[in-house]
Amino acid sequence: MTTPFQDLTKSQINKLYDLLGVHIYTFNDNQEILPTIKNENIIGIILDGYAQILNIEYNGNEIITENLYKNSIFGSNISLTNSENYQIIARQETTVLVIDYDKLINPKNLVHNYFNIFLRNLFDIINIKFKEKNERIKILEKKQIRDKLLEYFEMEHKKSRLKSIYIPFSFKDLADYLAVNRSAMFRELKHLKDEKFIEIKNRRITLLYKNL
Amino acid sequence: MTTPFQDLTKSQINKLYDLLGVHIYTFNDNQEILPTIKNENIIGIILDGYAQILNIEYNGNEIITENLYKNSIFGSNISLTNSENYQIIARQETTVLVIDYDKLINPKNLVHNYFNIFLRNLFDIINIKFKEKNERIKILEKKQIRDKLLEYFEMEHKKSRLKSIYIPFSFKDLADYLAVNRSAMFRELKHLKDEKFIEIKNRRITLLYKNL
DNA sequence: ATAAAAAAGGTGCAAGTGCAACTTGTTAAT
DNA sequence: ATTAACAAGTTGCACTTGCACCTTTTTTAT
Repeated sequence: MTTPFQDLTKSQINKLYDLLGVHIYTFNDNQEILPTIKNENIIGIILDGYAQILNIEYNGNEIITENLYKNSIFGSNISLTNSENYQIIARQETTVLVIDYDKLINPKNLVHNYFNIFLRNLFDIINIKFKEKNERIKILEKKQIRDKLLEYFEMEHKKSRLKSIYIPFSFKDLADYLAVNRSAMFRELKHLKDEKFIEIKNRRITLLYKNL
Repeated sequence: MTTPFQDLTKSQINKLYDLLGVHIYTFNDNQEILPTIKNENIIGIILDGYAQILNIEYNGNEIITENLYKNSIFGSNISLTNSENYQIIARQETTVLVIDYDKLINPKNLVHNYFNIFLRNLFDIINIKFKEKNERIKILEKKQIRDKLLEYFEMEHKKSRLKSIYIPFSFKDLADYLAVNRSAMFRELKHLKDEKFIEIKNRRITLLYKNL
């Protein structure tokens, strides 16, 4: 798992900070990170702490778009779109490093080895995020809750090669991830259970149709 | 709009080809590109032509995941997930450049300026793709067809600042993009029309609730 | 230890959607 | 010019889902 400053020495990181003119901010629990930082085109890196990207709908509803842990990157070109109302909120005391995106793609900076290492790290991190987004899309494209669940199970199964999968968050969060109503999802899980497709024990789901 | 070889001279591109040990393949119309190229971890760039990424479902259904035009990039870490059955099919005579992903993130290559320019270009391209994926997710997260449509309109409106938006593909493709049933989408468009929210003329939709 | 809050689990019902099966209109092919 | 193929547009119906509103269980805070 690549991290932003992997393969860089302390002194290289300092040089990088100078080159990119980075800013480091610290936020308290529940404090707003963005759009406090007003820059249009930035990349942020969570140096420490935990934050969330929230989408604010026209009716005031807030949707958790992404969880930002240590070493996560975010920004106007990465996790956000031009056209949305969003908020990034610290969920602990959180330290954030902010970089101007234009400096990141500035050819002049490409002469510095430490810059290039950093760029390569970010490239790799974004690729991983990209993969995650594609997985989610593949699930959301399914029209029925049953198909979304089965697609999710299938993906997790292919990752672990186990016929038993562990849900790393609450069922409420799973419903949000699948973008379905929570109780409708429960109903469908019950159906799958009744039809002997799956077994559920707490957050562990065993796929009975897999024989490994 | 960044392209993969932007800011590189012909001779630099040749050096890059040598460094990365690239392979160039040409495919005929309707010929399979991937998984013909068997490598696990590659990045492909469409040098010329047009291709599509198709997802193959367990029931044999094929979903168009992405359109690949000239200068599009794709690959196991970019447009595809580990866990899916996919096919990439040329829709014209198509020339593809294939790079080993491991070479792309190999620190040794970072000493070459032309390599770094290339990496920066790819970084920028992926960021743009990432944004597109996030937009799509934001739409797919909406539970109702009406909300998906309105979200789509809103996004297109914010991009163009016009109260009239032009759908750049067929209504059938729009339904696929929103991941809803085509006729159910038509029904909802009719409702929006009847309620004087929108006007539809061919592929042009005018948002009557916007006053600009 | 107790209270409060959150998550899990469930159900009836109305509304929304997918699907099939049309018709009509448009585009492409011979 | 005529046919064939495809996109647009429509409708009835069955099924799924969201929603509101419960109860029970688990977790968290005091």
